[in-house]
Amino acid sequence: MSKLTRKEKERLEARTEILNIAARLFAKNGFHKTTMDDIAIASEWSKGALYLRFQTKEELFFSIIEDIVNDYLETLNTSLTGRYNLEGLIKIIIEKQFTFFQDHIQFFQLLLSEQGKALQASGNRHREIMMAKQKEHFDLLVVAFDKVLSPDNSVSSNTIAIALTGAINNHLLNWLLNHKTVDLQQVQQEIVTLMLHGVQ
Amino acid sequence: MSKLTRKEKERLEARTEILNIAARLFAKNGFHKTTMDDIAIASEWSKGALYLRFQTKEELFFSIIEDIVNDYLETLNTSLTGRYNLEGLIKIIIEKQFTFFQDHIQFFQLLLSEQGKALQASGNRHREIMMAKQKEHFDLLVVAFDKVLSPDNSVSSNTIAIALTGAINNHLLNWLLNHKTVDLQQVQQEIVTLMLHGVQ
Amino acid sequence: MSKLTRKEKERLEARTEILNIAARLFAKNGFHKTTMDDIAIASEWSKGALYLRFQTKEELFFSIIEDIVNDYLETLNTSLTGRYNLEGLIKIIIEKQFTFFQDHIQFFQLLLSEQGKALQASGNRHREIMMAKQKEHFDLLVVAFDKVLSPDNSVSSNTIAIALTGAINNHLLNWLLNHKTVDLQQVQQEIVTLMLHGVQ
Amino acid sequence: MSKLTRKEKERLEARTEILNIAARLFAKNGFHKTTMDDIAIASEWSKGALYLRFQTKEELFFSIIEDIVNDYLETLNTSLTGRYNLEGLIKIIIEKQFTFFQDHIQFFQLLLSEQGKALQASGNRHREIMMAKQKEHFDLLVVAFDKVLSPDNSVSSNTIAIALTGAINNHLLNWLLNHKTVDLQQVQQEIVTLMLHGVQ
DNA sequence: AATGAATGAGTATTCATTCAT
DNA sequence: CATGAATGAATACTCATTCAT
Repeated sequence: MSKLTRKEKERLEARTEILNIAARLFAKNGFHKTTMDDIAIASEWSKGALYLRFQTKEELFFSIIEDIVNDYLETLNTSLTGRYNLEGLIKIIIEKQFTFFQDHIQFFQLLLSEQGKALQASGNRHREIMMAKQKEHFDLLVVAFDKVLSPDNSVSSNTIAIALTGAINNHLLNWLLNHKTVDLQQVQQEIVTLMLHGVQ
Repeated sequence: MSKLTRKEKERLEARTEILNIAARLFAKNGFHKTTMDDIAIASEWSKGALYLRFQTKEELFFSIIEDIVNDYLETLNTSLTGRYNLEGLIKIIIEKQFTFFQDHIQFFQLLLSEQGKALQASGNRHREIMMAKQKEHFDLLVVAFDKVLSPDNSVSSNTIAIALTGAINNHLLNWLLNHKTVDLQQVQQEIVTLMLHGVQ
Repeated sequence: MSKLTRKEKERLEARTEILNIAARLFAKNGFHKTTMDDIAIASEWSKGALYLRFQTKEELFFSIIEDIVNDYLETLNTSLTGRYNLEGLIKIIIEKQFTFFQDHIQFFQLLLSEQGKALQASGNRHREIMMAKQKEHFDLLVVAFDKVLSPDNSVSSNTIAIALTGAINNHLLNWLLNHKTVDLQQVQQEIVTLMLHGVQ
Repeated sequence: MSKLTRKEKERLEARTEILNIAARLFAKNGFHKTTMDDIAIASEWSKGALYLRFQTKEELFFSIIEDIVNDYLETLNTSLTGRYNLEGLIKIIIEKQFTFFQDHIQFFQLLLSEQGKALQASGNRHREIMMAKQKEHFDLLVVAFDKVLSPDNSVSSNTIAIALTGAINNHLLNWLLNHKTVDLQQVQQEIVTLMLHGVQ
């Protein structure tokens, strides 16, 4: 059923391979300290080959983020298709976000390092795309919460979605900064409790 | 009672002035696109004068963050000294964080743009300092929550502190990205409700 | 009578087509800003096909000039074969140069843009060729003038040839630079008068 | 009477020195084959120092041409101020152009190598400047010829000016291409005769 | 013959940092 | 202390040329 010729497959593989290697370098050293030469050497492609696939260094960078974000949104969307009660929904959201980012820690770091940039430089195509993705993300969550909450719930689905993802992200960031010495399983459970019943 | 001579005062004023102007530039254009020339011209000091006060551009940058974080921690510490019940505590934390960052949006942006960097390059003095400050921040909150929660509360003070600050930050980030079109007053109230009683 | 096979004809046509298209690009954008990719795309041949016909970009470039110069010399030679008196000779030279370059403005521009290069880099095959062509050009004119001037004319045929072509070229250049707003017919007549009788 | 401080003098000297050395390199190797590194090394200034004085390589290049053209126009203007009859005028123009370019052969080569560029890329500031200078040049000559010719002369001063400078330039170019083996003194005399009385 | 993906040497420009004045 | 001219390492990007298919 594959519609990809051998050449197209190879091209896609090369692209993916480059993005993976570049992602590792960007995550490790940051955008500016990672040079196109670094990426070329690490990926064992020539610089010319990189520019054949990505017009600029920035485009290469955002391609990484875009790919992984798309991947995440797809996974999340699939998960949220099932039927949940409130507790189940919160649990699945937390679990998805935790497992996904454990699997893609370097992308998480990239994402964080770019959130600041999103606030700068308007009129930027990349900024627009990232904001659209962000909106898509919240929309998925809002729709899901709307299904399990009464319309006159005292806290809006939107507020819940933003607060929940913020709480999760902060925990993950904290976990990373503390060299992963925290028990994530327990943290997950506590966040569920917190979101369901509040602090007490 | 002042222990500062006139000279020392002038020195401090110059330093503060430079940091304020540099902060504006960094927040607007990012770390790399802001040059020492830009800062020199905007501050009306020579580049030499900048290097007299800050060894490197990076140090200047982190001086900004450090100053403002210290300022925030001091304010927060003072506020948390009062006596609160649980609701009062949550309210005051949210309020402090909201008002502080509304007053210092540019620092908030700087902070975000640098959170990613903190994850990189270990062995970095700046990274260590920032992490220490982060810890200090959470400690303040944890101590405060410990005072108002029973020791066997189902959610630990630490988890609450991290979740709360994450939720707040995400709301503020969202507010910035949406060009400040959200009613922050209402958001504050909703977060309080959410933290106190959970989503429902 | 044609000695060209179909294949050879096709080969020649392709070559001519490429040279024409490349000439347009070179004239419009200059040697360096015109890339082999540009030429490949515009000519609808692959880059490989270009390199099959021309060893280097420079050779392609000089092939254009050489072709057109050969063409010009042939035309001029044919014209000068006829019998003229002095006035007729001057008129025909001016007319040929004018009409030829009106028909091939882009080549004229190329020629100019390369005259400087001819002064550089000795030991260059292209330079040698161009100088040989230049000499051939002057020789044609000198021979023609020698036929209509007495051997002890106060101005040598060589001097006349150089001065005349220089005067014509400068007028044409001026005409181009002034966006063709000058009446070339009248200029032609004035040059004839000038050459025949001097300024007054 | 000098209004230049020592610093200003040094700055001007450095600029002139750089332009002289760069001119030699550009004339020898052409615009593209001359790198900023070459100029930096030859001039014994750092690349940064070059960019302190000239915003781009192109600006450096045109500064050379502009300087020398200005110099020439000034010299010519001064010379044409005197009183001449027709023969004297033609002689002085030829002589000025000959001696000037013998003194500045490298600039002459530069000029030639750039005449082609002037035909390309409109909207270019440098192009505009060069065309203005060209016009200034012809205006000087036209005014001078108008003074010594009757208003109803059969050949216009403008045509004469263009033809004369073209003839001279072509002779100089020819002289350069023939490795200076021609007797310029005699050529000068012949051009005078040609312009005064025509070919015979 | 024809293709066009891959190569990698080559270069203009920037900017943090220094230091003579 | 203050200045800002000078430095030169660092880097994104281009494009003529090659060669496996």
